[in-house]
Amino acid sequence: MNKIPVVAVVGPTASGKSDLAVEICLSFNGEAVSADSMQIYKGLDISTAKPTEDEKKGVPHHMMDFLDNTQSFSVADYQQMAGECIEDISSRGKLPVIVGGTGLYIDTLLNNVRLTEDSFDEELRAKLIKRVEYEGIEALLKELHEIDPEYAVKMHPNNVKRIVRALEVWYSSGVTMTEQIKNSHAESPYDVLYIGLDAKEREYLYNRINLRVDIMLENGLEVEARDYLSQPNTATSSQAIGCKELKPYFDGELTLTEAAENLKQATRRYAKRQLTWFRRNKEIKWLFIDTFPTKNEMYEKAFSIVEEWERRRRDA
RNA sequence: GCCUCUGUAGCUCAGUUGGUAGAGCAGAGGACUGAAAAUCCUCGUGUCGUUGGUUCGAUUCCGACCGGAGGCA
Repeated sequence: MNKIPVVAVVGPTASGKSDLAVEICLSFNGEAVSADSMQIYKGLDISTAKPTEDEKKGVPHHMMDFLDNTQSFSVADYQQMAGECIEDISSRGKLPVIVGGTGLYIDTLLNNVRLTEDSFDEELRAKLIKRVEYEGIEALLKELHEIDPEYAVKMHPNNVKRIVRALEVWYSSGVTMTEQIKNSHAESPYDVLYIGLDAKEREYLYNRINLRVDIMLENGLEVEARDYLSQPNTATSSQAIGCKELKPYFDGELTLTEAAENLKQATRRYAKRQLTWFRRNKEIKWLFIDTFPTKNEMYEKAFSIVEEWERRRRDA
């Protein structure tokens, strides 16, 4: 079976992924497929740092800016839709370039993780969360020990989300989490070149993050956040970094400066978690953005990596 | 100039009745299989301002000096 060639540009927030992806698309006849759990939503343009039309330079961007705030979304939806995107792009003779920082989405898509069907039940999940309130998490953890001891021993009692999810999987599909993970490994239909962006000095990345938050504020983040918070949004998008950090300022509990500091910190911590996620993928070819004198030299290096990869594919 | 208080981890501060010290925050590392920008776990050695003295032993007591805050002139 001929695998579909795919380039994936990964890394922490504010590392310059979007720009690099656009440049790769321009040089290698590609189209961008976003792998970002928040950029899929309409609105939130500033807080999620969506590339502007100018920045896209005419390159088509998929999986971005199409979902309403009130709608939930999950990895499974992403895997399904993005998979179709890749197929479509590839069938038109173009190179799919995945770009984003949501590690779970990227791994699930590109490793072709097989998720158990019908293991998702929002109502059941809500009930389980209620039970946590009344019975305490210990009761649910004990229950999980009886159902799936192998998974349960790995659960810390504070890990409510995962304990609830493991029970949800079992009661909705009859499959334990351990079995689900065991059954999830399938051959990937993609041949992936991973390019990762990071900074040699963490401080350098953090400075970029801080600066970007300041720029977001100048560009009207406040208005966007106020507008977003005034709408009903019970879904995934309410988790986005940006609006929730400014809320205490709108409520008069913090000054704008204090809220902005919190927003910067939340973003820095998020970047750190992203790095933890990506670091375990040993296939990633890392580029350190603070070791290149100019952006163009970094792009050139990335291009040479892509060329080398294409050459090896052709020879194989 | 004099008096009082103060100097301990990157920051804010505890503490040691003399046996070289610990919290919060910041930060770092890790996990992650249908909420993932979410969620969860782990991690605290630092010339105890400098320098003399007392002492078996001083970050702790005493003196001087240096820095900071306040008060009186």
